[in-house]
Amino acid sequence: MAESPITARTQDFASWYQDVVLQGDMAEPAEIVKGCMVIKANGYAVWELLQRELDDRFKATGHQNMYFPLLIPQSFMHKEAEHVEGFSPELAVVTMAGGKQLEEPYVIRPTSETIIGHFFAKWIKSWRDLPMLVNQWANIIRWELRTRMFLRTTEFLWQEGHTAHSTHEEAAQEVFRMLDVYAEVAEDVMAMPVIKGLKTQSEKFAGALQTYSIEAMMQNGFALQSGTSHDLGQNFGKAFNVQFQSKEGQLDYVWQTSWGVSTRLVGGLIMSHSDDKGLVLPPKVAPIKAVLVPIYKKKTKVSMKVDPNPSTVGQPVTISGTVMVLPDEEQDEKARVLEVAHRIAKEVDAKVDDREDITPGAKFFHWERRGVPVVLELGPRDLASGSIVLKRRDTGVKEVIPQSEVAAKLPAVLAAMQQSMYDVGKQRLKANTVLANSIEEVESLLKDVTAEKGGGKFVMAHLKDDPRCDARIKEFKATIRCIPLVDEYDGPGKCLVTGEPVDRRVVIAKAY
RNA sequence: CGGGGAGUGGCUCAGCCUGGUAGAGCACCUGGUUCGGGACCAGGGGGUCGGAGGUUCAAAUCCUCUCUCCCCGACCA
Repeated sequence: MAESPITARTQDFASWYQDVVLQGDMAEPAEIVKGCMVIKANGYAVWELLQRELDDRFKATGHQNMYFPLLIPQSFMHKEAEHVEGFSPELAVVTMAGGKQLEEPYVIRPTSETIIGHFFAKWIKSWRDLPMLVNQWANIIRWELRTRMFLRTTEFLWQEGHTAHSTHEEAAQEVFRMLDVYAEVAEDVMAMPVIKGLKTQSEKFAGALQTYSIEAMMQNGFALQSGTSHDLGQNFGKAFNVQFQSKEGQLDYVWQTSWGVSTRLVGGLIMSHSDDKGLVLPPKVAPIKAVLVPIYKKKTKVSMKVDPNPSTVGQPVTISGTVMVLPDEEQDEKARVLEVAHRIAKEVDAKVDDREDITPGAKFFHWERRGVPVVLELGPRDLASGSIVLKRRDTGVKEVIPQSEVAAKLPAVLAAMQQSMYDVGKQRLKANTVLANSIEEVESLLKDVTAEKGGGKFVMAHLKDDPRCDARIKEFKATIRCIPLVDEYDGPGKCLVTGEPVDRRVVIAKAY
């Protein structure tokens, strides 16, 4: 038995995550480019599936895709006071191009509110131009000091929606509508339960009135902000002079929103579901739903290549000048296994792993590490009995079923797996959410929690949306993740820091 | 930006202390035997030891400088 290439979660969660990403062929550090990664085929395929799920929903809610420049005039970043303050430390700036110092440097977009504000100002004149519902799929750069593959890299891929509306009410509706889209994709597609909530004023997006987020819980109890939706108010409208004339003929600034999810979702997916054997993907975002591993003796490799004609089996033939007798039974076995394998694979849309240079055992490990939801095994014994072996990635349970039932069974297994993975996540979230009724209690629940050791909790406590509260929680290296939109607990209480009345408990956790 | 670790065939690393013919395992190529959970045997190819400078008859090894990556903290999707 070869040693597992994957560190156990209990041993070191951070190493486990790295190992899963690498062994699952999801991504690898770019090594020559600081803080960046190469998203490999398996990882990118997952991202593409997520993109499609999201994009379909954006389109269904009336948005159109556009693309804006990567480079933004530096002065644009300065037009909104909070925005520049929030993003300045993370900016990469282009100061030279064409062999010359630029008159005005460009920043590489860390987000596109400013440049889109500029174009909105140009395009929007009348209430008839509203709402303007735009999305862009893009890469962005934020110069982070600390990077982790998918969870935080210097360059990452994302989607940013930008909308302009004639009223605040309508903009607010948009903010919630897209937050709901994110929650739906997280829960229904990624099988990753989330909590929808409002960010505190300290934690909100730089330049927004309000920021809402979906927060997921990773297997080590850390929170992962997995999507954000911002009510920008008229801040950028004013900064970029995006004005429209209302039906009544009056000039007013537009009300804007922006919302985004990134390749971080892939990291969340990995940290939510994977195990010590490697990646586990929920069927809906698995690039390959099922792989069929045929098992047979391949003694007849040469004869098959040279002469697949069944009439020569058992008869002497000449290969490269040598007279050989092809062993008929074995050739039959391989040919029959492959024939049935391909027939079934076609029926159920599975990939046949017919590589001849590695053994079946190696194939099982290969696909297991890459998170394929179902592996089917078909060997001589199955041929004899008309059966096939079906193994589920999440539970590891093997089942022998009649070949005639696999076409009906596989979709059911995939659906069950999707649901069960969500349930497991929901259960974990519940089990690791605890109430705290004093600041000391919050501290004791969180102080020893680290990303490597795990044991993180979502601590529910009464706190006010006040910088003093955020600061107090930061002393424990945790943050107020959000003020949940839905109060599942005991309603109003007294803020543990300020003593002032608040209407519900907030989520406190350590986070990525 | 602080703390730690690491740069040696494609990968993981040994060798360095005590300078003297660059090694192992995995991967790769050839041939054969295997094949229901990481196969085995035999043969073979592949490295200016991160870079620059220095010490020395001689440097992967000693000295100086430098670059990069990874991990951990503070900043953040």
